[in-house]
Amino acid sequence: MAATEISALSEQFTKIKELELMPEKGLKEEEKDGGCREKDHRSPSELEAERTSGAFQDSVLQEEVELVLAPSEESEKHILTLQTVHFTSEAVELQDMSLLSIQQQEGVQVVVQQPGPGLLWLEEAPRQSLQQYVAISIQQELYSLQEIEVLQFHALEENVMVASEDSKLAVSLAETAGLIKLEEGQEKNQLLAERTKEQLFFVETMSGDERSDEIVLTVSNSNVEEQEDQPTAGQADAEKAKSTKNQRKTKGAKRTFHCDVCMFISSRMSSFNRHMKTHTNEKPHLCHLCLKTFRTVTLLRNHVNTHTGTRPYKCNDCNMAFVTSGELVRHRRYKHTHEKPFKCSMCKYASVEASKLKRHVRSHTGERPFQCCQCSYASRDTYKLKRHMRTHSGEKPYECHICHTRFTQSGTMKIHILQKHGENVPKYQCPHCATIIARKSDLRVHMRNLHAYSAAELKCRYCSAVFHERYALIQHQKTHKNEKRFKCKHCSYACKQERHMTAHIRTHTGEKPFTCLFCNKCFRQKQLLNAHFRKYHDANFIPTVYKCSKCGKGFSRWILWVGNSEVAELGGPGSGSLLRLQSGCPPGLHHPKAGLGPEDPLPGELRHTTAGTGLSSLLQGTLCRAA
DNA sequence: CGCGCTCCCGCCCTCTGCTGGCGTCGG
DNA sequence: ACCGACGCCAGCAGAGGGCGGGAGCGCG
Repeated sequence: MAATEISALSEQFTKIKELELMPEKGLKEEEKDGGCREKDHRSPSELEAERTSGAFQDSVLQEEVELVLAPSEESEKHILTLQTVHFTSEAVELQDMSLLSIQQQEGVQVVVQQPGPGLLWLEEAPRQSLQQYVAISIQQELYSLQEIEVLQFHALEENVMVASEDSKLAVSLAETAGLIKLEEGQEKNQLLAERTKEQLFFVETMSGDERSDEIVLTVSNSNVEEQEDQPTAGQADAEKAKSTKNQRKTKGAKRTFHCDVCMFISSRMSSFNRHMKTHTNEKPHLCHLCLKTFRTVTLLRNHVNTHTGTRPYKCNDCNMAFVTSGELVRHRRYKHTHEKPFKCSMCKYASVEASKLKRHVRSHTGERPFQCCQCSYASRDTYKLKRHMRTHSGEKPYECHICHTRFTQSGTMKIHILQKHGENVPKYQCPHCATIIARKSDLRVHMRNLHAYSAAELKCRYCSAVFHERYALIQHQKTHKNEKRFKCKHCSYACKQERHMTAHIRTHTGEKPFTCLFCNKCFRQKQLLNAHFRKYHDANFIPTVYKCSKCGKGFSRWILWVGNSEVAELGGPGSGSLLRLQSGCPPGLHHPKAGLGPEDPLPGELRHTTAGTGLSSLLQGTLCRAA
């Protein structure tokens, strides 16, 4: 990234220009990228920074914002913005100097946390002298120098990504050291670190290596390089005084290899070289079965195993087998050891995999990163979004193998098969009443509707009783059901319905409120008036005649025995449409439990009774058995 | 170089629970 | 005939388990 871009900026200098809160998008990119790789963020125009104070400031012309120094994943949301600067002619004495200034906006604390130090790429101007400078200007009130550590200088060969071990030199800046001079004799490089009272220090290179035209400056407050032979910025003054001496020891120290593209650091050249290949698209190993290419032979072999079904890693506790050892380990954690290393800090949840914890945490944060493109729904994971999209497409991928009904979700189909086609279908008994419900969720609805406590008083519609549970109220009100609650004040008559009592009272009072408009005859009930009107005053009235299928005579009323359902249909003037024959019916006539005699009707038979008879006479009337 | 391990993303599954339409029943 | 209650049922979303597989790195 930076290497190629920066190299295109000849005669420019790079400046750490500003710190800002990292934009949300930038954060996501960082997260997506693992948060451990620096990105070439183009800074927005509003990032115009304050200029460095001091002598340099006036002599430098700012050019353009070039880089954002993304901090490590664990760091705060700050970005160091690099900006290329040009020196004016006034800065003659500073010619060929690369200027770095680190500033920060007011109120924003600079945090460049470990483990990942920031990397600054500096391109030097065409070298006109042997001395190269890097100046770092720090305003003390903004950024404590103890928090800044110049960790390493890499003098890189042009366009070579891999740093030469020999060109690397570690530098540590001691707090009180006014001038730190670091040497590495073999390379004829000399680094000079100076810190002024204005928190300004220089790192001067006196390189004789003409190939070195790039400098990587690593800035960090961390002690990433804290190795046994390297001093750190936080060490005491006495130790700082020895810093030069300690640095000299780096000649024989354990050396590390820093990737110039990302934050990768390795102590082994081989690992470093292998890592650098990850920054290329080189994938030389081809799968001859699917033509997919891979970076390493191991990856190819694992991939080919997925084609061949070769699973060398077998579980000792079950018959599962896997392509890689990692899959076996994970399987064992899930199925056998139940080891869950990833624990949620907000609840007791723990998971086998980090990704599961990450997904779980979204249930705490409410984050829904997966937005539906057709509605406002957003999901916490990809699968839910995919499942949701079926509501737009109408797709029903699950089909019942018995009745071929289709379903959107497998669980719905499973319940369907269980409830509709299954044997020994489980039922759920309500713990508070005799209700049995097929589904647990419906039982929950039942409980909520009928058995939940009601703060409001539930009053009986027939009496003064009060309840706080609907079920209790309903049960209580049923006790009023067969009760002849309406009692006549004049006789022993009692009935269930008020309108019946109203009509009965008229037998005592003689009241006949329904008068025929044609003959002034009065009736106690409206239906009697209606029957009178139809019979004597309606010319279009044709009385229905029901013929008995056995004797052939016509009758105005009939009854149909419909079988063992205890229901008979009653037709004719003044009759109801349905007559429910229950325990009150005369024995031996209709009620099936009483048994059928020779004169009893058969199911489905049409019988007649005398026209004009009431219900009781109908039930007691003579019936003809149909053929 | 290969092995072992970790990390990460993706996919699919199950279990769970809520919702609303529908049919039936009873008042 | 009407209406409210309620169980049945499919639709749908939340949460989590389990596995497939690519990628990268430490280390022998």
